[in-house]
Amino acid sequence: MARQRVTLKDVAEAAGVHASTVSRALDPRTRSLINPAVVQRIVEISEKLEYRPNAAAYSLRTNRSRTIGVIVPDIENPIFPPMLRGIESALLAHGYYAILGNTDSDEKRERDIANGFVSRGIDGLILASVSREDKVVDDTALAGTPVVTVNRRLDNPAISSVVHQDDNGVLRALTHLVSLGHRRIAVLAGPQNASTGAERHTAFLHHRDALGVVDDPRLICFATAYTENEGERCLEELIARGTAFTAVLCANDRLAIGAICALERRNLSCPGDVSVTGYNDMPMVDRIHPPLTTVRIQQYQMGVEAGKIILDMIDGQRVPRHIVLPVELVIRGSTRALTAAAQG
Amino acid sequence: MARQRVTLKDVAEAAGVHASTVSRALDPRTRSLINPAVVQRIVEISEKLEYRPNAAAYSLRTNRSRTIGVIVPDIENPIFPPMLRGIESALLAHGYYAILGNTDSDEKRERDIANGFVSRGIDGLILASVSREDKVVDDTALAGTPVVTVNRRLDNPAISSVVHQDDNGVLRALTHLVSLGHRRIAVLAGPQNASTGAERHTAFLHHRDALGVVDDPRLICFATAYTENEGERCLEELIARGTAFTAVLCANDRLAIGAICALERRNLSCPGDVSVTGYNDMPMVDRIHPPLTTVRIQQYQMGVEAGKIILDMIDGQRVPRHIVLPVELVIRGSTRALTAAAQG
DNA sequence: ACGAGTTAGGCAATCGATTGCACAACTTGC
DNA sequence: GCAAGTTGTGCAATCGATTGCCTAACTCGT
Repeated sequence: MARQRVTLKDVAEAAGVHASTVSRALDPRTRSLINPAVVQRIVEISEKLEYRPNAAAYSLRTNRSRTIGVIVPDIENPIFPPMLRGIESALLAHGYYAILGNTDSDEKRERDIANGFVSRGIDGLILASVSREDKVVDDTALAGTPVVTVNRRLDNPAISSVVHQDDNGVLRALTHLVSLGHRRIAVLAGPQNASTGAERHTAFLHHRDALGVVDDPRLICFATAYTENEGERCLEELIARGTAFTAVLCANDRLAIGAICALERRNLSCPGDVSVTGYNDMPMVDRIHPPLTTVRIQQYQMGVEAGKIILDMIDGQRVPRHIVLPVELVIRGSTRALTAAAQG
Repeated sequence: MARQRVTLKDVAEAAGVHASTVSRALDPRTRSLINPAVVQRIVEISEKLEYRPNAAAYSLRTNRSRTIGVIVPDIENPIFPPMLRGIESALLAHGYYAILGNTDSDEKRERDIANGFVSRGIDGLILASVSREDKVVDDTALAGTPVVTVNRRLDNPAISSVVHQDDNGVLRALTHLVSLGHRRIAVLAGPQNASTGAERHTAFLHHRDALGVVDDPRLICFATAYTENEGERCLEELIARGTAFTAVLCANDRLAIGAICALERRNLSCPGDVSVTGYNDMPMVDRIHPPLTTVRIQQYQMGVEAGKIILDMIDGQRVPRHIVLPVELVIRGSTRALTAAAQG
């Protein structure tokens, strides 16, 4: 069956030294304490024996697990896999690994998973898509575990975060629609308990007047979740309100996809009758029909930055850091210049 | 900073008993050894103190980490997230967690990651998308770690696997195309060093004649990877060969998406000029243009089964198990009955 | 009322790596 | 040629939970 694993002591005996000497020889930080010739011999023997340090013993003694917990609402949401790759690439270089948990946006599940992670001694926690207030995060951070939120941020500035320039993204999308002649622009706003939902909505209100966009509260509909279904529901509601609009600015791509579906069901064409913009530029939205005009965020880079922050915090850096990445507008087929016909 | 973590001994002192008693009281398997009244007191105190067992100590002593390694080529490939959710759901019920690694289909990276996982004492390894022969897997299994492959399988039957009825899936897709009048059907075969690629190709050869499909080797093109780019390249190659075809059977959805792109670039319409079928029914292919006709596999269930097998193996079950899940044909817009015009 | 059997719970070793301390063997300065 | 450093390595405690073994106390049957 499972052959005995090679331990420090095995290597020590083979090298004719004490286990502590092997430990020091193998650790770059303490290697200088040992005679270089001995170090070399130990390294060779440990390689020949295929010695692999026992992570549990290391972890028990040092109280470090070299493991980072990553909590997302749902890894099936396409914006998370690239982020995860980014996190992984930052961690792997330092010998850290990620364990993953999905919450389905359920606060109890979030708490359970976070507790499970803490119990197994994670060295840090990366949370995607928290709400603006999150007791679990605060508690974990208070308990001394480094925490960073990614994609969204907490209202509490003591918790590090990596987010994007939401204001600028909305400005760009809106400017684009206006330049195409749209003035009656509906908004599918995101959940306001998420920082992205709140900040994108605020940005819209902030830029609307300067750009000459019609100010009509009936053109704004709040989604309760970032899902295709909510996108459909909100668009139906907008239509039911009976206020005309020629474009819809959506707080994320999934809402936009739902909106386009709802339009189709009403036999309204996008972009023929209504232009639609998304947000995130998640994978595949360039291949849907019509290809989605959207604001591109840096999903991979977001993960990389989060990983770096966590590693720095583990390294003792306790000043919270907030990174804001730039965005970019990607113009595709779901937006079109307003024609006289559609204006009717 | 980080407050002292509560240990077994803390609970023991608070309860006025020995640590070993607490340990037994808290473990359902040994709980019966302890007086029920004492158990109850210990449970209450441990909850009040928010005692969380130290996973490293448990792991060091018992040689079990309650951690499963999951290795995928690339989590950004949309078929994996649902699978991961399936795995997670099977594991979480038993207190196990998953750590994730991406190989980018690089054998060296696969080896490094597997080694890293083994070093941190994973109790089992789930591998998606191995090649038909994989030394890393064999070595890990030999070393006594439970291993199961998912989505694909090894030629070596000693390694448990969870796959789908590839033969049946190809038969259904092919029957569908034939029923629409197609006879000159091109094939974008997958990499033959992957079991899926080999089995789907074999299935095509096997059913071709009985269904009256034209037998012409120039209609078969082998992709070297399951990517959109390879799909495009293969379709270009098929066209360059100058052999007419009215439909393309693709070994997976990504190849199909690439094929459709290449057709569009040639000003050929799908399904107007050429029908295309995919395989996997990965997320979003119902929303691309045209919506893809494809063979649906059970991505989530595949993960659940793999998780169950691993847990059983950890539990001592050492007989390899091979699960083959049924598939289903999903007919959408990318396939259409052959018209006289297109036959020219 | 006494010995056998049962029950409840304490003792202490153990898992494997790290690290403060001790100390032997050399250098070096004067 | 001897005190004062320096270097290189060993010793042993430690992290926290588990578990084989042991023993005290209690239950019974006769």
